[in-house]
Parts: sequence; structure tokens; C-alpha cells
Amino acid sequence: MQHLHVFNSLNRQKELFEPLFPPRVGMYVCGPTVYNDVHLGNCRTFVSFDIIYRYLLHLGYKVRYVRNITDVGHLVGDTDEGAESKVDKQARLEQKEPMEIVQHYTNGFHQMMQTLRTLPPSIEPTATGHLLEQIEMVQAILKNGYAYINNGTVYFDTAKLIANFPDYGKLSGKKVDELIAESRDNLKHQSDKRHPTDFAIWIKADPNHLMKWQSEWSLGFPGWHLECSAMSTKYLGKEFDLHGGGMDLQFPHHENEIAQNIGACGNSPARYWLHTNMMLLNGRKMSKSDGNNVMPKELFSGNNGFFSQPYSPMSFKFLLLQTHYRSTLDLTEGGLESASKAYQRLMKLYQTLLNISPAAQPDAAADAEISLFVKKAAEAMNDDFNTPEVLSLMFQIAPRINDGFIAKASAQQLDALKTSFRQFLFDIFGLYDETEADSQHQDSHLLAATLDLILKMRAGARARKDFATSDLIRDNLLSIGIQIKDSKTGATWEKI
RNA sequence: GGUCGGGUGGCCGAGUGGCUAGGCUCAGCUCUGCAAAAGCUGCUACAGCGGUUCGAAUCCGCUCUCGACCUCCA
Repeated sequence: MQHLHVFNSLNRQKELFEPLFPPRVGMYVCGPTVYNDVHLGNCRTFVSFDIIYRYLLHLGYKVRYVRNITDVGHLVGDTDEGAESKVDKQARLEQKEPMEIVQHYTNGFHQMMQTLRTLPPSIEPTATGHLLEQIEMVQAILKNGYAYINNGTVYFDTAKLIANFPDYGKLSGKKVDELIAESRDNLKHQSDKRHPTDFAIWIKADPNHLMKWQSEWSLGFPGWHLECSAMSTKYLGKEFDLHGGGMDLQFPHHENEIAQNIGACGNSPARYWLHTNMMLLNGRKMSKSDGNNVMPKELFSGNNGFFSQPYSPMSFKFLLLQTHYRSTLDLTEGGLESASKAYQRLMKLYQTLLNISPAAQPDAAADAEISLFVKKAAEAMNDDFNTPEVLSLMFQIAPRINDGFIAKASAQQLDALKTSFRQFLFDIFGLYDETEADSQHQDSHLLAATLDLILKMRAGARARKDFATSDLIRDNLLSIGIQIKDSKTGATWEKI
């Protein structure tokens, strides 16, 4: 595959990626609701899209990557009146200002994204910062006849949309007939909504609701789906290239986003919809309520009831890379351990590769092997970002690097291989060498332990009255800047 | 119940009609004073049953089974 193909959820097949306005690419990803610590499943999604973002940049596209922060509107219960906002609920629980909650968990989210070495998006808009845009969108939807008002709450009229745009449901594979059939059965249970698939785009706040704004319909707040429509339209236009998110957002969130955009702008917003699959823990869905859940910090510290040891952020990220983003990923001890070792081996391999010098008499076979690697790796990434395949290719060429065969390559080809490895590992996958990064910390530890050993050996020499050896140690250490000081209680050292 | 997607060797996990990824584990060998690293070799699998085909993990049908979504979730 010479050109990038992506799996488009809209048509359930891989399609050639053609931006609307090359070389520019507009990309929108649904960000977190900042009412709690970010969890591992969130991390998977954002790491996946980070790699997609990085790869698009690598291909030379000028990408505007928008990822929102949901700080209002995401409800705990149903969208009917009386439902509580997640942020509101947490604020009450922690006895804090809602914006205090928002700030706290936004900070934590950013820290975790940094820990996992993801790039910040181009724009990270918040829902509360775009009330005006959202209100304007509600107005537009009302004006176009795709919404109705009931008791100060504005509902999107899905039945009306389906009548004019039968594609509603296409993204999530829902059949319009079934949605309608369902509505007949359930209609009697509905209070303010005309149709069960209708959803609130502006919600009248009950009196003790903390976050609320004045609008022409009521003192209230925007519906959850609305912010993404409003902000993607504002920053990427009515139609843009890529829209991403977790698979669980496909319905109803993304379906309703499309509905809102059609209702307000007359067209579906994104041309390619990408969805990342879910992460499981020991074969079961991660869920806070039944305890089958590990937080990122708990994974990295080892302080959890699931795994026998801590696993580093890069080990975890490597595990993500070993699985395609559209497959479910089962987080297990064996998987983490395997990924951790493979990651360390790959980092070592890269160092080995860097130290190889080109041969004076190049061997065409070595050159050919490198060409094949570069070609296949590009093909793998172009095939819907197949990172497991790229890693597999790297490990396939690993023996040829380690046994010296690749050293027979020409300077040009060897350089190409080094560049390719560097680009994949660091620029596209966003890995880094943890042992190297931690080395400053570790070096002082290492120095102390090493000198401790040397001093013990010197003490042994002195005990044997082998002063030639003990002086050799002392003088040599002094010449490299370490002063030994003997005392009654033993020897100590210091840097001079 | 409806919709959708899976079931691959000890474990994890790519792969969509022939050329039987890769990682980890395990066993053995080479190298090596010992160890580590590295290299090499072995364990050669596609849930089951039928069908299509010269040929299927890959296509079709049925069965079993797991999961996701349908309700807040990345």
C-alpha cells in the first residue's frame, strides 16, 4: 500500500485517505470528561490517536488536531430533566467549586498524557469556554426545524431528521426501522421527549444545579453531544477530515453529533470516523463499579491488587503498540511482562544499531534487506496504522543487526535504517528510552554502590597489608576526582 | 431480546485464499572461566462440524462460545 488507508467506521472498510484540503488535515478527537482521574482505557484511546496524529505529521501533513475537554454537560443519568452533571456531582462530593474539580482533573490528565509521551493537541477547547457557540448551534437547529422546546429544555427531533436524512444510524449500524419500532414500544415511558432517540441539546437546570447559564430557553446548560459539534465546527469547519474516539462513543454520542451537524449545518461533519477498541482487564471489561479496574498510577507504581510488580509507562505503551487499535486489548500480567521485556530489547537494539559503522565494501544483500524493511514498514503503517506489524518487522531484522550482517551495508543504506528506526520509535510511536532518561537519577545510585564495593575491596587489601593495591585504588580514584578519607570507622569518599 | 465484532500454538498478539508474523515463556545448542548479552534450533497453531476451491486460519452455512453496543463510559 503506497498511500495511507484508514478504516472508516462509516462504511466499515478501509478507504484511501484523501484530505479535503491537502496538505492540511483537520482531526477531532473526543477528549475526557474531567470529573475523575483518567483511566487506562482513556489512555489507550489518546495514545492511539497520538500515534495517528504523529504519523500524519510524519507524512508531511499540516494537521490541526483538536481534542476537547468536557467540563460540563456530561450527565450521570438519563438526559431527562433532573439528571445530574458528572462534574457537578463530583464537586458536591468533594465539596469544591465545579471549576476546581475541572482544573484538578485536567491537570492530572495532562500529566498522564505527558507521562505517556503524547503530543499536546493543536487546540484543546473546553465546553464551558464555548457556551456562545453552543447556544448559537441550538438556535440554528431550532431554526431549521430539527428541535423542539419542552419545559425550557430543547430536544433534538430525531424522527424529523430520519424523515429527511435516512442515513441516521449509519455510523453505529443502527437501522432506522428498528429505532422507530423501538420508539413505539417505549413511547409511553417518555415524559418530555417525543421519541426515545431524541436527546437534549439544551437542558433546563434544576435549582440546586451548580453550573448553569442563562439562555432564551431557560437557565440551564448544554447537552453533552453538543459541545463536540459546536467546537469541531468552529475550529475545523463544517466539514473536516478525521473524527475519532473510543468505540463506546460511536452510539449515541457520535451518531448524535452527526445529527446535530446536519441539523445546524446541513451536512455530516467528518469524512472519516475512526474508533479505537476497548481495553479489558484479565478478560473482563474494566469497570470501577465492580472493582475490575486499575488506574495508570497504580499500574506504574505496582500498588494494585492485580499485578505482582510495577510496569513502566513505556512498557504499557509498548503493549498498546503490539495490539492494533481496532482490536480489544486484554491487560494481563503475562502481556505486560512480555511487552516490558520486548520494549527493553528494542531499545538496546537501537543502541546497537547506532554504533554500527558502514562497511568499506558494501554487500548488496545487506542493502537489499534494509530496503525491504523500510518499504514494508511504510506499507504496514499505511495500512490503517498497523503498528504491531512494524514492530514485527523490527524484530525480524534484529538478528541481522546483532550478528553484524547489517554492518556490511553501504553508508547510505545504513543511514536509512538508522533514520527509519529513529522515526518509528521516537517520532511516530513516541517512545523514549526509560533507562537513559532515568540515568541521571540512577547514576548517583550506581556511583555510590560501585564505590562502596571498591572501598570494601580496598579494606580487604589493607587487612592483608597489601598496601600496593590499596594505594593504587586511592591514587587512581584521586586522579579521576574522588578523594578517599580513611578513619577509625572505615573509609568514606567525596567528589573533589 | 436486538445489532455488531471476535474465538489463532504454554501466554500475548498480527495476518483475509497458496509463500505457514512477531514478542514473551519453555527446552536445547554455540560462544563463554562462570554468568549475562548475542546467535542458532525445537515446541509449527488457527473453536467445532459441513460446504466452495486444485488449494482456506482466511470465502459460505450451521453449532458452540466470548465480548462490545443498545443506558453514563475512551
